[in-house]
Amino acid sequence: MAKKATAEIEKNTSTEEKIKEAARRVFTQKGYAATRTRDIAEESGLNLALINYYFRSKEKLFDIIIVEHLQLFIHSVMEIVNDPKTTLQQKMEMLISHYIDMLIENPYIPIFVLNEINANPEKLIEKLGFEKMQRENIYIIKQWEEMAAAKKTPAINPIHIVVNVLSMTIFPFIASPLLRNRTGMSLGEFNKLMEERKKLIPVWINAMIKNG
Amino acid sequence: MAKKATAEIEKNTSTEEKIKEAARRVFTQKGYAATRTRDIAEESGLNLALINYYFRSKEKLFDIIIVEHLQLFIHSVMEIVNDPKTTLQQKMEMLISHYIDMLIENPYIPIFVLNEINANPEKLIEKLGFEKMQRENIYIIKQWEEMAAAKKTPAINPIHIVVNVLSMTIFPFIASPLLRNRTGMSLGEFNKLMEERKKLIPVWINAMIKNG
DNA sequence: CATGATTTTAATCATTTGATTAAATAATTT
DNA sequence: AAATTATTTAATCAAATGATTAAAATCATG
Repeated sequence: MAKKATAEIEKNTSTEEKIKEAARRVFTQKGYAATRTRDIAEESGLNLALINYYFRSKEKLFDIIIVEHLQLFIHSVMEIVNDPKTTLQQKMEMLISHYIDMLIENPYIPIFVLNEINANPEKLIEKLGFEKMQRENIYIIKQWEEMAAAKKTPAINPIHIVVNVLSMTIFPFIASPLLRNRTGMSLGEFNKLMEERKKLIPVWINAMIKNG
Repeated sequence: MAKKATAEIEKNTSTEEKIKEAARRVFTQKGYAATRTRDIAEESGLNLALINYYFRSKEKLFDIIIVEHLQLFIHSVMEIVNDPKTTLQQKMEMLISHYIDMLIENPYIPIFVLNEINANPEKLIEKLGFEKMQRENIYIIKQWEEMAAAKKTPAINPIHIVVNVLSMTIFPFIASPLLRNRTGMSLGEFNKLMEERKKLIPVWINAMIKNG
């Protein structure tokens, strides 16, 4: 099945990769259930049977796409979070900025992921390999605990802070179609607004911690 | 088609209503595309053909469900927003509290609505009857403009504030399955956390406005 | 370039799924 | 109670859809 004869010089131009790219687009935009294998064939401009030739089934293709795409992102987030050279404040700033960059590039990802998790919680969470994120291995948690020991952490339940950072960073992208429809904003204006938030969200979070 | 012969004493016990309730549960949990008419039949314990007998088609049933459910909610929100007797601050507090109450009751609604809007932006937005929310008719906008005239509004683009309120209120429910899985929180603990946020979010928003 | 392996295509299969139908049952009216 | 109307059921249809197959086309290798 799809053995590469010579060296894999063909990178993203191979049939296999074309299918994956088309699948990524269609799956993330329409969700697993609403996606027809024929949609993917059409989107890639390739023959329907090739999907099953290269990836056994719709579900197997889905698994590969979603896991590849997300683990890449998770990995890059973990790098930020586990960097011993940065402070908590810097980590938060980098994470928000990194998230927003990624979301401007891939605005469908959050609604897609959260929707699929919602439809089938156990399955996708397991596939995403979150188990790898062990508490012990996450530097940011050590930092937080050190601050807690030094009584420098705020009175709020830290889970609220994490939720607020993620909410304010991710939610606008989920609500983007509705928001843009209501305000008449263009995609460009929306993205500009999101760029603004890279600086604003950390300021807001700090204001919360001080003032809340 | 489903004419009630005598007075409509049968309220939510009628076959029609049973189907609607089952459909509401299945549609909101799995989304339109992933829902089979047979799922609704099974969930309601009724014969498959009854769905088409009472509601012509899966799509017609969906339209009725979603529009009914959401317009009810939108209407109650508009009541808060258009109350001339409350200040902006009070409106925000009431809105957040009202939203969280609704979301604890119907946690699937946001992911469902946003997902369906994402899959088919024009269609659902139109069905929701958002056109009714004319700028001129919304009292809260007048209040905001009065404050702006009196230079009492903050320097931040007000859209950021609206986005932040909605983000911090709604997003936790969207991310609930993931969040609960990661933290090991029970549903009860999660809901308690959300109750806390009724008071916290307004405080945070005020801190942002002052300090941001 | 001839042979064998790999990839692609068109046609088709089997199942699922939304919808329909005709007959059976229940309710209402006369 | 007979007749009429409304509701429910089981069976079935037609289209959609995931998957397969056999043959054709392409490519690699001796």
